[in-house]
Amino acid sequence: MRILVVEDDPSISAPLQEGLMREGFDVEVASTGAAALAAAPADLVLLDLGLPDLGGNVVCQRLRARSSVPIIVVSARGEEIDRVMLLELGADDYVVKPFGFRELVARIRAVTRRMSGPEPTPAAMEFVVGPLRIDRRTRMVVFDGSLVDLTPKEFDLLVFLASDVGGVRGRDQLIQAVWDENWWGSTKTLDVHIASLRKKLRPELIETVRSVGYRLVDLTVGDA
Amino acid sequence: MRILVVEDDPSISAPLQEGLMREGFDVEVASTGAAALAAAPADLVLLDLGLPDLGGNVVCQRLRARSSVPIIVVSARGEEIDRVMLLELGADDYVVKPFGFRELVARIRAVTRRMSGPEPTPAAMEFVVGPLRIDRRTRMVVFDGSLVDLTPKEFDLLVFLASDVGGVRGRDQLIQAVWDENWWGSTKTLDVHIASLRKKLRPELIETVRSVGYRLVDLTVGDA
DNA sequence: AGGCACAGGTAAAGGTTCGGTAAAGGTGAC
DNA sequence: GTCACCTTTACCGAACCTTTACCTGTGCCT
Repeated sequence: MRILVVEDDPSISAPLQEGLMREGFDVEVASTGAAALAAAPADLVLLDLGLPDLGGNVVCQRLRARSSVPIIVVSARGEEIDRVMLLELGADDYVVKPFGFRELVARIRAVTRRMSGPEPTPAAMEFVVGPLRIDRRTRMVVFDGSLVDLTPKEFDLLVFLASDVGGVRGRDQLIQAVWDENWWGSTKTLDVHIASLRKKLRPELIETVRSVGYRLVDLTVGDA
Repeated sequence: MRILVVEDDPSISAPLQEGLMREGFDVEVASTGAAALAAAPADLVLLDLGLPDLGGNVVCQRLRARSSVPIIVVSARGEEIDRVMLLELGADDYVVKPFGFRELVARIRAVTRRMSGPEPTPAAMEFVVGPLRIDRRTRMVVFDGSLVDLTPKEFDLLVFLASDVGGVRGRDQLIQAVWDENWWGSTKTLDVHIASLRKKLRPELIETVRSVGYRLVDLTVGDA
């Protein structure tokens, strides 16, 4: 998820960038309207209306003219913005400076959710691998016909493994997928969680690929 | 437009049938509860609560359990009926014997209009999940046959949970759905409301999914 | 063969985080 | 003012995660 932050004041854009990155976004900063228009396409644009070169509203309209990226407009207190103006600009939402960071993140998520269509079931929600059924919607796992109670980490791990049955997922890959991106704990932790998964399901289900990672085995045929 | 008249007294059902047919309805008569439940599906049911075999209320609930036909309940003078009872039964309207024929027809038309017409929201106005019935129009909730008094926040929460039974709703998601989008209070508030919902309904109804959110459980089957 | 280093398995022991709950304070409606 | 509702706070217990320590198995080197 790439966010383009268009903001000329570094004292705002710098912490913003850092914070958003910590939230898991990929962030690029443009400090002028021209730079913004020249930047690589993003998944969402955060646009300050008060820019040094082009007016923010012009940038907004040009961006909108060539793509349908969600745009959140940032305005200084006092600059009035109403729903009509938002529409004219083609923006999707706005925040007023100074804004709380949590508010901003929530709006970003709200907008992107609104964009990506009606929520609940995109169908790739359920994996079935032999006697194993994983439902991402309900976060429930059934193995051999009985419900298995997994902790969050276990569940996430399993889902990631199940997303490529038979394929090997590297240890680093697993850690990146399940843990916070900048988590530097002992790599042992992974083993422990794999162990408890094996215990709760069946040891053979998760195969170790030495010095690489793990693989989820398809035990469809009852060859035990 | 087929109407099923459930009435054991022929001196009432006969003229009723004739009159309704003259009004352009297709009418079928059932004189017992069992017959009513066995009858072909209708577009509207006119149900006398005083039946020889099953109690009218049982018939009503069973009908409702398997379809969303509009139901108009007929009660003898003296049997008290109020809006709460209507809801508990799952009925849409009622008339008291002896009723004027013109009044009855008017109510039939009113109910069917309400059902099919461009009333506020098309479907999902009412959720039924096992012993739980949620009516968004009246904002009333019936659980196990009795009316439950919920505060606004509790109701909204429940509705959002009920909109995806079995699915997990994230804490953020719940907060966004129920609270104003720029409300940034302690996330604890959510727990408190969940707690009071659990207390008013049944603790098992709302399940915690640790570090993710909550889930509304379908306790249709009495599997203890 | 024996020794060694490395990768992973496993159990148990902290430590932390998360959610439950009661109670108190705040706020708006009537 | 009173009442219902919402929000916050504080504290608790349990679930969960992480680390530690020790062990096994494998492959490589001498």
